Amino acid sequence: MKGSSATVGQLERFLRSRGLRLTRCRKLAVEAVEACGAHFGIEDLKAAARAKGLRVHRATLYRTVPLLVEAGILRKVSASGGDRGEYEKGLGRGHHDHLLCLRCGRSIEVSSVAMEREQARLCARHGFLAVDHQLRIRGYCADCRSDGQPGDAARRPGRESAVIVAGRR
Amino acid sequence: MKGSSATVGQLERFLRSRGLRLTRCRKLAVEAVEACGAHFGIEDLKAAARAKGLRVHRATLYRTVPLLVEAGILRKVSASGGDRGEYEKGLGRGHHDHLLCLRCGRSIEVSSVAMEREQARLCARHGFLAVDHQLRIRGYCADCRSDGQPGDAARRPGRESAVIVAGRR
DNA sequence: GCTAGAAATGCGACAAAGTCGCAATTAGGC
DNA sequence: GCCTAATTGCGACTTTGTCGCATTTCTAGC
Repeated sequence: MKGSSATVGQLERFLRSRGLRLTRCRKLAVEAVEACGAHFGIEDLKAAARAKGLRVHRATLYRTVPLLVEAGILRKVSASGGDRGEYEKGLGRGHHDHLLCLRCGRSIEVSSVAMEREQARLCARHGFLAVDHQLRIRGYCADCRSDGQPGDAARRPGRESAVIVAGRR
Repeated sequence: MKGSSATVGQLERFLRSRGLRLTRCRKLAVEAVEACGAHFGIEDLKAAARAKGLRVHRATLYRTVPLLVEAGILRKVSASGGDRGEYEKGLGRGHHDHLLCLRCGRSIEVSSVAMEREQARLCARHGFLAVDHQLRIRGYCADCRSDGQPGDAARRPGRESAVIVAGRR
């Protein structure tokens, strides 16, 4: 995979800046991320690693993933309804929010400049210094509303900055 | 407690409309909610019930709470950083978002009409029918930013629609 | 290349959160 | 008060996440 070496580079820079080491397991974690879909949990990473014939211990991943988050490679989200720890790739992607369809389970990534601005204003009003934010809107996507079969949307041209990232898990 | 009987009424109406029963345990759950703070988990409800000398099984609460959510009595949130299931009272309170302080752990409820409007616009653009939404902004509150001792804010008059609902758990 | 010391890993045990099937109990219409 | 379906308690189980410790593996210095 091509993107992964760039990502490994980013990780290495981060680790060095902290006096930490770039180990086999950490590189593996980055590759596993590439192999995963848009949203994944730690067990998914473990499975991806195993699929490559490599094994990592769960505890190790639980220790590694926060580093990837700090390095900006991953971003923690709770996109789906369930409150399991979920992550998504965070590199080179602008911030975005999630529209989660309650019927087909699809997760649609959207971004809105106006929204960002409004959030900034809100924070300013409360003297709050934002580090990150997460907006999740649950409801029904266009296809599920119109009673069409869920899945239609995937065949339609994307609109604006919306990306459909996941079907039902 | 005064509010609880009104809430029980609301629950009863909901249950009847579904052909379900208003049981001792469900009433108890509502009372336990009243006894809890702004944000709580299922174990908190269990503890609140026990404090009244009544006992409910965990599994029962896990079955009851989703009903309370459907009835509009509770609302599911993940206000704090951890991804444990958390709830807050949902009755008669306008929608609000959360500013979560990473230093003192306080959770500040805010609401912004402009934000709501922006979200509505976003949904409309994607043909998405929103059912609910949740915005969580993590960062540092005014007091923690200014390096004052965390906790100062509680003594200051509240501004606008901000409500401080929780300290570190 | 070798060595020492620190960092990282694997392991297993544990805790917390949540789910499930089943037998016993109970609400509520008659 | 009786009857039946809904509800509950129970306990066993899964999943998710954490921790301490012994072992392994980096890296720097020689």
